[in-house]
Amino acid sequence: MSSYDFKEIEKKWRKVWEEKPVNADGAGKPKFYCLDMFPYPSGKGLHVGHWRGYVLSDVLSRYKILQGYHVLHPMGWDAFGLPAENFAIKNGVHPSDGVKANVANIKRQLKEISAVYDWSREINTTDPAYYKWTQWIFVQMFKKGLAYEKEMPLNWCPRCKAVLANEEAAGGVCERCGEPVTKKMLRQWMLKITAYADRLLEDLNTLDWPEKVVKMQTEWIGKSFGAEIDFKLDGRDDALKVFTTRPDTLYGATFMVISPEHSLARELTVEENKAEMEEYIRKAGAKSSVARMADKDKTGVFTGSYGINPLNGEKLQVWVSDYVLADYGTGAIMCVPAHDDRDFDFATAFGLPIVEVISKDGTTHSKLEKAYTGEGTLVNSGRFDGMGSDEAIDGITDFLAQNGTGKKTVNYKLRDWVFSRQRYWGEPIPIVHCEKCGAVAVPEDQLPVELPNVASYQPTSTGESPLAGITEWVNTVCPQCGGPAKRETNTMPQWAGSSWYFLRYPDPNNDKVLADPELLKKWLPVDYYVGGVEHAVLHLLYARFYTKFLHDIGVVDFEEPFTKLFNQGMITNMGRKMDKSGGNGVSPDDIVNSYGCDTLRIYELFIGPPELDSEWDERSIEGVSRFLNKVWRLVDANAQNPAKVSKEIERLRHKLIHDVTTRLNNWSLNTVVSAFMEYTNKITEQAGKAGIDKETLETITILLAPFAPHVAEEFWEKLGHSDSVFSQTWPKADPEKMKDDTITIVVQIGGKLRDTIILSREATKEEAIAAAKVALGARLSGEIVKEIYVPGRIVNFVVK
RNA sequence: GCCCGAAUGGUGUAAUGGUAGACACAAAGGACUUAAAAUCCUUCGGCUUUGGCCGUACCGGUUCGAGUCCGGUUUCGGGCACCA
Repeated sequence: MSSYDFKEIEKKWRKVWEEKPVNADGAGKPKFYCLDMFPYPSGKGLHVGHWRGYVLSDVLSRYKILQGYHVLHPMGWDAFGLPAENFAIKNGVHPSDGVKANVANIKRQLKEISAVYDWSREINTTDPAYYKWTQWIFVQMFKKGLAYEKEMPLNWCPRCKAVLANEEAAGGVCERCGEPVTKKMLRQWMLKITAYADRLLEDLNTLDWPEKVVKMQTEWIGKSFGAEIDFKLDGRDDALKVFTTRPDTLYGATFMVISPEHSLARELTVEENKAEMEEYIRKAGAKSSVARMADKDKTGVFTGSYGINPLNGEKLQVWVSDYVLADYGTGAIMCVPAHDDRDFDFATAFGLPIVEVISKDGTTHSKLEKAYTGEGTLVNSGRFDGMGSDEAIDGITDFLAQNGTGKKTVNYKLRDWVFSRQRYWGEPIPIVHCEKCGAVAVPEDQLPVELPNVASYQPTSTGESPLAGITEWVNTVCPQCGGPAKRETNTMPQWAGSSWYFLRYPDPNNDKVLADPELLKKWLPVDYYVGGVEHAVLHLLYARFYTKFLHDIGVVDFEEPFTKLFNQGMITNMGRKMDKSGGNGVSPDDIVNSYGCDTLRIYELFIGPPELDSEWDERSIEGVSRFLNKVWRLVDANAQNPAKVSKEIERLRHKLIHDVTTRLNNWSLNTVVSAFMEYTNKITEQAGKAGIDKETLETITILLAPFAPHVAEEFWEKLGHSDSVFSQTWPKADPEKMKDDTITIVVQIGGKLRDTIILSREATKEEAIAAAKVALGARLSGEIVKEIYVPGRIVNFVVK
């Protein structure tokens, strides 16, 4: 036989599993919640790179089932948001129809993987019965004051015609399309994620997550300690407030800079500088974020006003420059050119004084070539001279506090979350605007606020939602006073539905509560979460925020949703990330058709370490296919008349169990496959001599089940069983039975390999050394300084 | 600029500080076959006087022994970046 009939077998077992799920009985078992990041049902379908994560989580799920766990392994659709809307616009269909078609296609593809997904728990974020609860959470946040409206300059993507959250505009380009982001003033709904900044930061310690992701979230939250200092404005009653992390450098402040968006920028500008200032502020506003960031050359305009250093009373020029960010700290800084690179550049460009106040070694320098940004000893700092930076930070801050001109403070890079989108395809924000009562939440018994059907759902270029055009939907009554009112026409961002979906799977059809508290208690938190690293600060930060909020209002009893996170590596093709639109996507459909699901599953593991990127190589699949066929022939030839167990095969069996189990536990899945190949090759060789026993065949079958579930079930049946292989228990290796009768010992001189000797397992150190000397004979000359013996491995002679 | 990965045969890669290249792919040769497919066997880092010598990006160090640990350098990939 050339090859087993994988099409027949895979079809057969899929049908059996559908009728009798292998994971149905959970009575008395510990739980294991294994979750994939649910996919966006894009029109492009899945490629083999998507398969990787799904195969990894399924191998783990099936392994846990065999270890006696009741496993929750669900799947659903994150279907609101821009891509679905853009797909619909491009193809001239309604977004809901586009989503329906894409879901059907991807679901078909996902079924090809034969994962143990419980499709009875399938969820879809665009289902009103689901987004009822997305809206409900928003209402709870609104009631707690965490959702608020604000007119503010927002990240605006001219191509998507959409407002973007800071997370979506990272690097100054649109997260979706790469277009440079500009600013636009609009009224927006905001979520006060900053209220949770400290908890989001601190609880990162409790998570078993990749270090990289923890670091990225830490940097995104960006907590820094420092001081807020008031610089009285010369000739005015008010003061300019600045934030600094280095109050120890206060004596070195030689000028000040405020951002072009600062509320005092115009006010402080003296008459003769006004024209130039207006022009500068206008230009800064028009510059895209990218341009503003990319251009490191310092520009600026002097206001003509002065601030007064609270420590030494010196008058400092106040400038306006776009290198100061409006929304970090106070939007104003004190400038210490001697000890800050940017201030140094600015001072150099405009000929402003540079005064050294921190010295590495206590000596002063007449001229600095560049800023010294490290800590050191204070100089030119009056009575603080000679203090170390740390001491001076406290000393100067305390002094300012006593004078009422400064205080210790903490700053975060994290901003509140811009939560509204002026697009059609999202959850309507459940708010009604009443002239008398203001913004009023839609009562919970009126949720969901369903997304109305609309003829034209294309984005408007004015920045208004297409929903604003449906007057019969917009006009409503105020739930509070009964007077005329208008519905909020903005919708929620794509992340809204995905920020809590993992809570819904345990109880996907509940229409009374978000999910039954008992079921939440049983399944959550998620034990193992598998997905791409691209969500490090978007979805994963939002989901943690939502979970903490729901904890605070008593919906869940835990603070962190995902105990363990695993980021699978990308699959690249021709060195680039696999992408259908990039022309290098490989469809799993074709591979499944020509090699079968089991082969592709194993190849996805064999391709490389799961956490690293791996290059797709179609030809290498052949090796996996040969391996499965070889095992097939072994089982097929011996299932009917197994032989009596041989010592050698028993030994190989235990080694196989040991290697597969330890490597699986280390998540070294590529080497699990190697171990399988290595030992089944050896076992097949032995079986060719004297046959193979039934227990070994059964062991191979159970071990293989998480990886190649169809052939494993088929083997199990061939071996005379009528139940599922997944009702079996994962085998245990017996260390005693793994041991060989003989050991091979490497003989070295000075650490270099000279010979190998074979000894009995019980050989002593003396016997090993003696045997090594015999083996070396005349090659061992000179005085032996040292004899090193590593039991069972090495004899090494150090000679002079 | 800062942070984090990575660098091993023609290719993907493997090696608790202990025989570098397991397991595969590709290639070459052979067996079986009328033939092909499938399968099986052999070779497969370099040099070589066939005894060995060299070899894990580069330079040094620790060690009886280093792909692995330490210090420095280079290249590639990723993330962050005017955050005061």
